[in-house]
Amino acid sequence: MDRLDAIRSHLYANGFSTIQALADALGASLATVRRDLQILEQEGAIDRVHGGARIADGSSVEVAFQEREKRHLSAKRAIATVAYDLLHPRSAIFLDAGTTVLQLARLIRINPMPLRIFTNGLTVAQEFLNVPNLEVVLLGGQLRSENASIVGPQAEAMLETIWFDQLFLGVSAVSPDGTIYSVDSAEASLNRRMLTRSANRFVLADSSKFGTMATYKVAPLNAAKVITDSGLSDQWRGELAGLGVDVTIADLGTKE
Amino acid sequence: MDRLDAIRSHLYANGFSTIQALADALGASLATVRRDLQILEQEGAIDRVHGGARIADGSSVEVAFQEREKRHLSAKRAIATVAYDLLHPRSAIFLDAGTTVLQLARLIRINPMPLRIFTNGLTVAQEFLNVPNLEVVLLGGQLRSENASIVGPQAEAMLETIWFDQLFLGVSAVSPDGTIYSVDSAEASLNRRMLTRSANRFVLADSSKFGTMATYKVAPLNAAKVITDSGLSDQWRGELAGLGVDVTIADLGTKE
DNA sequence: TGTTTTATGTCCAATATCAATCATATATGC
DNA sequence: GCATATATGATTGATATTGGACATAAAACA
Repeated sequence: MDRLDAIRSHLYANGFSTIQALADALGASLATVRRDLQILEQEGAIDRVHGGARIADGSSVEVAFQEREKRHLSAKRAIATVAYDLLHPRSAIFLDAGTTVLQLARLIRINPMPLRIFTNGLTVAQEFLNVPNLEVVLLGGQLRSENASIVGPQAEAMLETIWFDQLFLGVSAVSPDGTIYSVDSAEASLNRRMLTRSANRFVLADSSKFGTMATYKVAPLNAAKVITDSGLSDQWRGELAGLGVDVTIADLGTKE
Repeated sequence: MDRLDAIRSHLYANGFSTIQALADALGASLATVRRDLQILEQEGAIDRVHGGARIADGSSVEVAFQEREKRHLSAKRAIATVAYDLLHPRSAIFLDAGTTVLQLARLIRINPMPLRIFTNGLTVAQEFLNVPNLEVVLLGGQLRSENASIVGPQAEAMLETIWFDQLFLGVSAVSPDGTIYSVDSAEASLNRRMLTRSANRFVLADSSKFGTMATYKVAPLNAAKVITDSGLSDQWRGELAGLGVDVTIADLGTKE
């Protein structure tokens, strides 16, 4: 393994390292490490910062997913906060693999309560590592890279053996006629199955999702209660009321 | 959410951030961010470096696991390289959740070939996100925080429906009488099940594991072929020969 | 309301890092 | 084997970051 690979590997394993630490680990001088980092930076493999370097976004975890996670972040956090208040200790809940649901997972992590959590999201599961009083069960099946989720027939079969109190489902799009859509066929199928296995169903969707389309139909919106943010247009509020959908609006506040 | 939580959350989501970026994101001055980072550093939640801060080891992924990953790293890499050469394209393999096997996963990621990969390791699965020509299936079941693995009856049931060409098993310890031991009961049980579902079985164990004990018995060592490093003592080489175990020694070379 | 306490922002000297230059060691080509 | 090319390490002035001192604003308290 040449030195460039060693640096790549080191940064990949640690996420970040100081130049000094790299120099020590490789037995090379600071100047040499700096030069190597320049090369890796040009390749786009790493990002340099004063004093060190970090693995570039997309080398460790999926780019698009991380970007999506940041989009409408304050809305997602507001929605997650509302959802968090719906939880009660010792219940069994299912967390979908979406970015909004990930914010809810993060809230649970920071402010834990005893729960049995089921999920098909690797990122969600990862969030709960070493959090006390949680029993976490991950669905088994095919790994879908786009959002680090588990899908496929094995996951669906495993779902059939589980029943939970609350489902928190993130969605790709809500069509103008009030139907939930997904970008992936396997994911849509699994989502449909989730909706049949829960006593209480919540769709977490920031207001930007309303009126957009994706490829695969999941279910009509009134199959679940909806939690969204205050950016929702009056028109949509009226429409949802007409559809008989139970909507909770999370207040965005003024600043993040 | 107060500013400290916002910083924690920001760093948790991004792994690393410059002080300037934090100040911009929070609408606070550099001095304020610095002071907050001091507090978080004292809490042990973050590590500071020149120009920024990163989430502390253990806040994002498990501490002990990361430490274990670094121990005997060069031996693990050498072993992984030998194992990699055993792979053939389009075959179905199972990768255990151990740290040595993780190095093999990393090799596959860096130098990909078409494979169907089964695993019970979240870290292993994560490694394969967005790697082309891989079909990755994760076992479902309970999340075990210590090494981010999936265990339990659901995982064992799912194993029964799968058959693979090669199994690569990492081990906690190999007792003086040549028995594989594990630190966890559920993990030991799952490992035993793995051994019955594969045509070819390989135990990946660096030489430091030999002659140590753990709590739960997995299987006799001759249930699999062994790949270890050149640090193995002559005494052990003799003993393994006596047990009829097929051993491959990975050369450590001179330097990492 | 006035006082005290706490939190935040600005300024600046001390310190650390950076990138360019030069010297040296190693590898390559003839 | 010698000359050239390349890679690495040390040095140094320029630049960026740091933490403390001080000033100001906001909050808590009497």
